[in-house]
Amino acid sequence: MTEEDRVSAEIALLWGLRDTTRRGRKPALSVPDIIRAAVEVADAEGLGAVSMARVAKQLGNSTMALYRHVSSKEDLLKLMSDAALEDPPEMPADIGWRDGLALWASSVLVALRKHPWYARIPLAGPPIGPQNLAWFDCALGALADTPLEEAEKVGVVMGLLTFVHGEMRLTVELAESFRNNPEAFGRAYSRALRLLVDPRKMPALGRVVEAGVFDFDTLYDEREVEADFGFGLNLYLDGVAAYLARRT
Amino acid sequence: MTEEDRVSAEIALLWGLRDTTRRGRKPALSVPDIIRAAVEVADAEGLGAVSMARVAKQLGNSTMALYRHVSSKEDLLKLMSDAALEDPPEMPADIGWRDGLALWASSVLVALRKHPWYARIPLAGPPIGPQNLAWFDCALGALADTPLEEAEKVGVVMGLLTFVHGEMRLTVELAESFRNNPEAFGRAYSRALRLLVDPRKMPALGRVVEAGVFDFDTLYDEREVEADFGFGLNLYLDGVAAYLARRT
DNA sequence: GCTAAAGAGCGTAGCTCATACGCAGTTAAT
DNA sequence: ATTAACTGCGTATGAGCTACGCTCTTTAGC
Repeated sequence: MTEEDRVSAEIALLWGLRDTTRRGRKPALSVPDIIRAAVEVADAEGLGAVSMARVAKQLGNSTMALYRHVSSKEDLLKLMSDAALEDPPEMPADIGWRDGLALWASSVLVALRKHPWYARIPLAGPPIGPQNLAWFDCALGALADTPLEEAEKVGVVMGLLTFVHGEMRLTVELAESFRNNPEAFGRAYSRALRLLVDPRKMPALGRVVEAGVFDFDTLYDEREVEADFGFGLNLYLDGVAAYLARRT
Repeated sequence: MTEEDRVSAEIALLWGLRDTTRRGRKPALSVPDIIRAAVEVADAEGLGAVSMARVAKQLGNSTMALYRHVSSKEDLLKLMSDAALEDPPEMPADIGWRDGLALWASSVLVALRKHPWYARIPLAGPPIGPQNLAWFDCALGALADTPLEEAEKVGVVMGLLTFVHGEMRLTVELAESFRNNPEAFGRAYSRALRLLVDPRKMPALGRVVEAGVFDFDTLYDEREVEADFGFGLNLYLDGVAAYLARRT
């Protein structure tokens, strides 16, 4: 607990480093309880359902009681965001950088499937929460056996992180809009494109439409989305491989 | 206007295809006016300041008048989202796929600098607005001279889009949190990491911290962020190059 | 033991927001 | 002239965040 003075209150909260004096009423609520309740609500009813009142109800407490432990809703979201990541995957000892990074990326998406609201919580700064750092370490670990400088490893992981964040956004938001409005992904989509895309103004897109690339009963297919992700991810990893080859 | 029946009301709104009867009071407000006002507010005061009341005030009208033209705030956000993209870059005729895609990606970020709130508006489906399609066409056009199938071009562009969306998220959200709380990006960050990262539990991250990778006065630097983006982007484009080479 | 400081739970109330509903005024088709 | 269609907007409802302050509990310090 001596460490608490040395880091900001926010970080102390993330790491559970509150220095507890013995005075005062025994707390009936704890920060981990609150986080757990908020995560339950978000999992069951979506991030939109997470209100201070709803989380308090989940705990059987009053709304305002939460504010003794969390300074604002924004603060609670930060805590949820770190908790949502759960634990990074175990890396097999001899997996190699490429399979390691691929495993890492797909593990992020697996974690996301349990807590899709993770992708909607705004980033609040560089990674500092315990789970965030554990995942960061895990990705860096995959590059441990490469001859890259430490800063280069960070660069490679940041690029992967960027890619994965983009994938999270597309996955989560398209999945949600598919649930709300599946017609937008069906035949009506390619029909609309054929009507709206003027091949003189948008020749390249016109050719794609004409070639029937969008002529499916639904463009949104869990498997399809994952395959597309794998395609893009492999292109990135090919790039990393080329960089490594150039570097040695 | 005959096309209006063939596409959904939402799409008609995006493309300005409302069929106007001549009856009734002359509208004092138009959808483009409303979008323009909303964009002004978002540019000046952030997306958080965009409320129906605030946009109406910008136009000198009452709040509820807006609802004659847009069906909900969500609807207005969709319209803003398409408008924010403005026009895609002019592609020099002989630019080549690689420089073309790089130009495209950096143009997205230039557009984003004018309207950073773009990255916060949830995706509402596959691209269908006029500006969205124009940008889509532009990226596909960069691949026109490659021997790829149309579907493969879409895959490459989707991968790039994923990467760029990730970059948008990181750029915008980190920039915002830097404004709110610059200390989180300064020396305090590496100090916190040195305290919190146990090298036994997180060996790879421990080495990175130890190597001083985070020892800068500020980790958030416009130039630095852009350089990192360029690094990741180049890795992806190297991957595309390898794919093309394999393919021919 | 007594006292008071520190801490915890929570009721009230104020503020901002989205938006349903309905009225009143306006214009053009008939 | 009549009326259907359409616009602007005032009112009101309900949800949400959270400042403030009261009350009760626990224990440190004497």
